[in-house]
Amino acid sequence: MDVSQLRACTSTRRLRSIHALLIISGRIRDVFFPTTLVSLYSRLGDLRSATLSFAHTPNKNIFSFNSIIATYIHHGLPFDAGRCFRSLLLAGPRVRPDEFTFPVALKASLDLSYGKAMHSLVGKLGLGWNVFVSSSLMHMYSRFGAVRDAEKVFVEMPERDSGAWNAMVSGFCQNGMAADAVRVFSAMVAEGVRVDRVTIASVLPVCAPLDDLLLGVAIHVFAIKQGLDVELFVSNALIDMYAKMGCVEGARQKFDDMLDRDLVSWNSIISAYEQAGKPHTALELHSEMQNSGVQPDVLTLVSLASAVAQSGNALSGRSVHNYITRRGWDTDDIIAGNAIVDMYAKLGKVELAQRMFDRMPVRDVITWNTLLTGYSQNGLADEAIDVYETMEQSEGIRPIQGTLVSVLPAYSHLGALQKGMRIHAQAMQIGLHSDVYVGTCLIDMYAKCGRLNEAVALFEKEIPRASSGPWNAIIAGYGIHGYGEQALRIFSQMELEMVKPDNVTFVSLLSACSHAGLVDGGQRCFHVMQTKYGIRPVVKHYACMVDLLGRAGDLDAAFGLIRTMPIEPDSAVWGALLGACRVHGNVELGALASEFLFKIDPENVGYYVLLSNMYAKTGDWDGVNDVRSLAKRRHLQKTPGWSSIEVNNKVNVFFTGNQSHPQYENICKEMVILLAKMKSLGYVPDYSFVLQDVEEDEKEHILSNHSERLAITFGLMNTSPKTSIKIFKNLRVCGDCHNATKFISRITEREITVRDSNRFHHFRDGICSCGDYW
DNA sequence: ATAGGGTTAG
Repeated sequence: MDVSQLRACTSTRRLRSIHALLIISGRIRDVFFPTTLVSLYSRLGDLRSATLSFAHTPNKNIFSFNSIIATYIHHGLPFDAGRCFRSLLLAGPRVRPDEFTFPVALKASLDLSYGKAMHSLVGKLGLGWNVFVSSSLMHMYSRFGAVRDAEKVFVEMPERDSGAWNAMVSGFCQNGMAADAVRVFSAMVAEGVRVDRVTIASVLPVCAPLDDLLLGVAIHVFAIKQGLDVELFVSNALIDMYAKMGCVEGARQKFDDMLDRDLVSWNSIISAYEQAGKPHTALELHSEMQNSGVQPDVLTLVSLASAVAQSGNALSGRSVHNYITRRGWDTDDIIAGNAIVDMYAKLGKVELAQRMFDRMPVRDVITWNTLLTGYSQNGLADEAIDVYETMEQSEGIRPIQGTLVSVLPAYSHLGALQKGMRIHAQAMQIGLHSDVYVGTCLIDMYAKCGRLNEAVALFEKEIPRASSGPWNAIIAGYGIHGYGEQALRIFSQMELEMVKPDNVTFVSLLSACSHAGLVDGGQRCFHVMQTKYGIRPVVKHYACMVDLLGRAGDLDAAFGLIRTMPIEPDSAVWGALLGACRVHGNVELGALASEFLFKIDPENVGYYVLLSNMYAKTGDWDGVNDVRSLAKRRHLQKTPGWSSIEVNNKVNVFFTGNQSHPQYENICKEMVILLAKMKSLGYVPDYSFVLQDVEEDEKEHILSNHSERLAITFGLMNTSPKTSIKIFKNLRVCGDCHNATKFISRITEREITVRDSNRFHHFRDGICSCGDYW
C-alpha cells in the first residue's frame, strides 16, 4: 500500500475499500493517510467521507487542517471552512497556520474586519513574504471594496509574480476603476512581467466601461502575439468585449474561430445578439447550443428572456417562463425572477409581470424598478406611482438612479408637480440631482408640470449638458409651451457647444416648430437633420412634418409628403393629417385619412370623433351617423372628456355637462354673466364644435358645459383675483373653449394655463401663447 | 499530502 495506489483511485468506492484496509492494518494512525484521504475524497466530490476522515485523524497536523479547509472552500462552504480555521487556531502551539493555510482560509472571510484580522495574523506569523499569501490578501481586500489596502499590500510585497500583478489588475477592474486597471496592466507589460491568460481575461472587461474599442483591439492583438487568444477564458472575454462595444461581427468571428466552446461562450454570444437587438439570431443560437449538447444555465435563460421580450412573441415568453420555473430558478434566483418580470412587462403583459413579482420570495431594488418601468412604459402612470409608493414603504429598499428615471415620467404624464418635486428632493438626498439621466427627467417633469422656468434653471445651472438628453428635454419643454423660437435658439446653442443632436432632438424640434407654427424653421430642421447630420427621418419625424404643414394650412404639401415618404406612414402620420383637415375643414382629405386610420388603428376612438366632428361642422348629419354607427359596431366608446383644477390642495374634476358638482348652480350663474361680457367684446360661439344636431340655444348651452369651461369658471370663483389659474384637460382642448378662454383671460385679467393632452396653452390678456396654432 | 487569480446577467 503506497501513495501511488491511493492517488490512482478514480471512484469513491475504490477509495473506501482502501480506506477500510488502512483501518484494518492500523496504518490509519499515521497522520499522513487520513490527511491524504481528505483531499482525495474531496476531489471525488465525497464531502461526507472527507469530513469523517478528518474527524478521525489522530494528532492532526497543519496538513490535516489545510486539507479540510480547502475541502470546505471548494465545496462552497465558507462557514465550515471558517469553523475549521478557528479550531486550527485553538489546536495548540504545535500546529500553526502556514503559508498554505491563508490563501484558502482568506476566502472564508465574510467581511472586511474579519479579513483585516487575518491580515494581522499573517503579519504576526511572518508570512507576508509569500506571494500566494499576499496576493490572496489583495483579493480579499478587493472583494470588500478596499482596493487601496490591496494596493498597499502589492506595493509592500518583496517580490511579485504574474499572479500578484493580476490581483492588482482584477482588483481595480472589479471596483470599477478601469483607468487604474489599464495603468497597472501597461506597467506590467512595460516591466516585462509575463502576462498570462488571467491578466487578459481580467483586463478585457474594462474596455466597455471605458468605451475604448481601440484598447480592446490592442489587447486582442497583444493576446494573439502571446498565443493567449486561443485560451477559453480569453476567448470568452473577447466575445463579450466585442459585444459590449457594439461589434457583434467581432464577437461572432471570435466565437466561430473557437475550437471548443463552453457554456460561457454560448451565453456570451447569445447575449451579444440579444444586446445588439437581434433577438431572432439569439434564439437560433440557443437551439444550436442545445443541439451541441451544452445545457443552459440561469444566465442563458436570462438572455433568452430579454431576446423573447424584444421579439414580441408572447408564446415563447410563456415557454421561457415555464422552463425557468421547472428548474426552480424563478424563485431561487432573483436575477432570473427579475428577467421574467421584465420580459412580461416588455411584452405588454403587465398583469403577468405583476403576478411574477408577487410570487418572488425576495425582491431587490431592480425587481421594483422593473415592475415600475413596466407600468410606466405601458402607459399606466397611476399604477407605476402606486408601485413606487409601496416600494418606499418596504424595508431596506432605497431608490437608485433607475428608480427615479422610471417614476419621474409617470408624474410628468399626470402633471403631478408636488409629487415630482418630492422626487427632486429625494434625488438631492441621494446625490443624484445632477445626474444626467435623472436631471433630464427632472427637466421633463418640470416642463410638463407647467414650471418651464424651473426646467430652464435646471438645464442652465445644474445638469451636465455634454450629451443630447438634457438638450432634447429642454427643447421639448419649450415646444409644449409654444415657444418655438426659443427651442430653435437652444438648438443653435447646442450646435455651438458641439453636442451631437440625435433623432429625438429633431422630433422635439419639429414638434416645437409645429406648435408655434414655424413652418420655415421646421422645414429647415428637417433638411439640416438629413444633410448636415445624416439622420434618416423615422416615421415620427414625418408625423411632425405633416402636423407642421397641415396645421399651417398647407394640406397639399402635408399629403404630398405622405405620398412621397419612403417608409410606411403609421397612425400618427395619418392622425396628424386628419387633425389638420379638421382645423382647415377639408372633409374629403379627412375622410381619406380616416380610411387608413380605421384600418391601422381601429381601436382609437379619437379618430372617429374627429371625423364625425368634421361632418358635423358641415352639417352632414348622415356622415356623422355613419361614423358613429361604425364606432358602435366596433364597440368603441368615446373617451369622456374631463378637466381638473386644484384649489386649496383639493383636486376638482369636471366632466362635460357634469351637473353633480356641489357648486354647479353657482358655476352656471357665473357663466351667464361672463358670457354676456364676452359677447360684448366680440365673442361669437363656434357651434361647429357641437357634435349634436340641435337648436342654436341648446348648442350654446352645450359649449358652456364643456369640462374645461366648467373648471375655469370654478377656478375664477374660488381663487383670489389676479392669481393665475391652471387647468388640466385629458383630451385636446376644444376650439371654441380655446377662443372663449382668450376672452375670459382679458375680462378677468387672469393668466390662465390649460394643459391638454398635447401641450400647454398660456392665456393672457386675450392672447394665447400658441398663437392659435392649436 | 496542502496554496492565489480570470470570462457571461436582471
